[in-house]
This record gives sequence, C-alpha cells and structure tokens, in this order.
Amino acid sequence: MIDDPVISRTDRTRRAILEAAYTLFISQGYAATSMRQVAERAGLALGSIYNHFASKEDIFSSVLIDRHPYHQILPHLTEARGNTMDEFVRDAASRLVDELEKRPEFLNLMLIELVEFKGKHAPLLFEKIFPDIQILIGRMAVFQDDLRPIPLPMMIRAFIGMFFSYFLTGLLLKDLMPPAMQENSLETFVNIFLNGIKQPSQAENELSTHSSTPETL
Amino acid sequence: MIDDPVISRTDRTRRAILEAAYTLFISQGYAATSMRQVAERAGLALGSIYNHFASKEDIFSSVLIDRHPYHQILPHLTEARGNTMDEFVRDAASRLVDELEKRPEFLNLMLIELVEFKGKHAPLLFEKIFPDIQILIGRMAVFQDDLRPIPLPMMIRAFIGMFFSYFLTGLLLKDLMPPAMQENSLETFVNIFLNGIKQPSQAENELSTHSSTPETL
DNA sequence: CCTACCGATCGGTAGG
DNA sequence: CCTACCGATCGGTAGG
Repeated sequence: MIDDPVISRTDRTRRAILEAAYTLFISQGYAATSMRQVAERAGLALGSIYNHFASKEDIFSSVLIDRHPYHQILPHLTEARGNTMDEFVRDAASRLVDELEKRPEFLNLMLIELVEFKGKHAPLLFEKIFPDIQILIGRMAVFQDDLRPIPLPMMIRAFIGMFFSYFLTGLLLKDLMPPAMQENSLETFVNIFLNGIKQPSQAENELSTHSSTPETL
Repeated sequence: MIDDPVISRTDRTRRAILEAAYTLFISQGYAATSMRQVAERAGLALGSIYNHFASKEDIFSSVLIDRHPYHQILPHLTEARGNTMDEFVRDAASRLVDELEKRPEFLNLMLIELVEFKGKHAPLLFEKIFPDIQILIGRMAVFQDDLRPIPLPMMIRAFIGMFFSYFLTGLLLKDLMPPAMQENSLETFVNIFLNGIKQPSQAENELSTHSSTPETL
C-alpha cells in the first residue's frame, strides 16, 4: 500500500462524516439534520455514508462518544494547578469556563442526547470519562485537610454542576439579567463554592469582606 | 350565546392543541414532532390547526411561554418558609427538587429552546418570570444579616443553578455513579451552598462535623 | 463510492 | 372545522 497505513482512506472518510455530522447536529439538533446535509458537507454522495455507518443514529452515537464535552473539559480540569485550595479551585473554575466559552456549541451535544435520546447513550459515555474523574479526585485529595468532610466525588459533582450552570444561565440570559445578577459573577460563584467546601478556620482569609452589609436588591 | 363565555370553544381547541404539542415536544423534541401528530392528539384535522396558529414555530413559542419550567418552579420557591436562613434554604431546595422530580419532563422544554432555537425566545420568557424573581429576592432579604455580602440576585442564580444541575447530573447518571457520588447528595449540596453564603459566625452551627477527616476517594 | 430510485412523511394551503 | 391536495424532503437501499 502506498497510503499512510495509520490513517487509511476509509478512516479519513469516516472522520469527514463525523466532523460534518458534529457541526450540523450542534447547530440544528439531531432530527433537524438530514443525511443529505451530512453527505454534502462531508463531500460524498448520500449512499456512500452507509458504507461507513449503519444508520443516522449510529452516526450520532459515534459523534457523542468522541466529541462529548466532558471528554474535552475533564482533561483541562485535571491539569489545573495551585499550591493552595483557593488557587486550585480558581484555576480549575477559570479553565472550565474558558473552555465552555471557547466552544459553547459542544454543550449542545449533551443537550441533544438528553432531549432527543433521553440519555440512552449515557452508560457508554460514563465508562469513557470515569478515568478522568478518578484523576481529578486524586488531585483534590491533596487538599483534604483544608476541606470540610464532604465525599470528594460529591464535591466534584457540585463543582462541575455549579459552573456548568453558571455558564448556561449566562448564555441564556446574558442580555436580560439585571446588572447585579452578572457583575463579577464568576468570582462570586467561586467564592460561594470555596466557602462552601473549606474548613471554617481557613475560610476567612481574603474571602469575606467582613463588616459591610449586603447590597440591597 | 349558550356556551360559557369565559372558556369559548375556540379557547378550548387552542388549549387542546397546546396540550398535545407540549406532550409531544417534551417527549420527542421539536423537529421530530409533526403537525399531524399534534392534530391527531388534539382531536382535529391537520388543516384546522392553522385556524389557531400561524405555524409550527408559533405553537412552540406559545407552549414555551405558558409551560416553561421557571414558571412552575419559581412560584414554589416564593412559597418557601423558614424562621432561619438554614430552614428557608432547606425548604426551598426540597421544594425545587421535589418539583423537578415530579415533572422531569418539563426541563426538556428549556433544553429544546436552547438546542433547536438557540435561545431566541429567551427575552420573551425573561419578561414573564422577572416578577417572581423579584418576590424571591424580597423574601431572601429578611436574612441579610446572616449572609455574606453577596448581591441577592447572584445568590438566587447560584441557588437555582446548583440545584438544577444537582437534578440534571442525577438524572443523567443515576445508575452509573459510584455510591459516594450520590449518598445523601441533596443534603451535601444544601450544606455546600449554605456554608457558601452564610456569615462565618453562624456557619458552624450543626453544619460542620468538625474533627473527622474527609472520606477518601 | 455513485446514480437513481423506493415509499413515507413533512409543513402548509385551497376551497368549501 | 374538514378533505384533499401541493411540492419538497426524509432515511435508506439496489445495483453496479
């Protein structure tokens, strides 16, 4: 064979199909995307797709597995650095939000899976991301002494949930929220989370602006 | 006229269409639901729908406005009671999660709006729910002295986000998560949130199990 | 990998 | 409010 044996012609075509389908799914949803659109974007005839995938849903589940947001986000989190709990959480939060803001589209994949497939591919997915979660838990364990007695997996779930929803609410409401609802909002979320998980003895350094009364409304 | 003038025949038909469309949209998504399915479920001929709605999207935006989850959830939150901050937040959290668990479907409406319409109806919606948010902010203001200096709207955003995502992650991963990720998980979320927003002086009562070391992994 | 086709179904409308 | 229809498009396949 003359061609690169590592990336065969078949592989390249298969990837082109997945790439095209990914782009179309996230911008239109699954049901609203036609196989003809996928074919055109991938540069082949409609019929040719079926040499690589058995059906439309087969394409979707393949896209889901190798483009799922968790898969892109968790590795960034496992790279988070910091000498203290505060630094680590801040670094992780800003990596997470950066990544989400850089590619807001790929959240759609997860939402499509939820709405149009009722989460039926979730087991497949969880299997894939579990190792990353284990790594993340391991990295957090270093700071055990600074933490309240909360199971680490629960904390990670709370962390991801909190900042995912920070991003989602911002996305949905960005032009509509009253200013008080968005000023320094990431910093505020980080502080709520940090105070929520840290041992009370450490909780005071720099995070609480002590005597001032809360802003009204 | 013999018929009840308050609920006219036209009104009843219109409602039947909205009810049918709502049920179908949340279970299949928007694009995957056909006007013929809506007509059949509402008990009329396809053509008749167009006497009440201009288009399929017109039906969707009408459904979105009067069935949106926020609209059903925020009133429950404004009814939350409690003499202390802790009681109030616990009551609100359990109301929110109860409501979500009672009707997990209606989250789909919001997700469909996000995926298939990219949030284009959000302004319309926000206008409708803003009064409820104001009420909620007012009720929280009673506890100002127990709170860290965080703008109240930010706190509400954090609250809703945290427990929405608690629900979502539970829904997606319920059978897959390691046990440590779900035991007493709502209670843990509530505690993280409470410790995150309370003044440190009050933060200690009952919430922190002081000396024990965190569970590993 | 393509051409040409299948039956089914789509959103929407005319005309009454 | 219904019947009957429009042109367009759907996922998928046969056959080469």
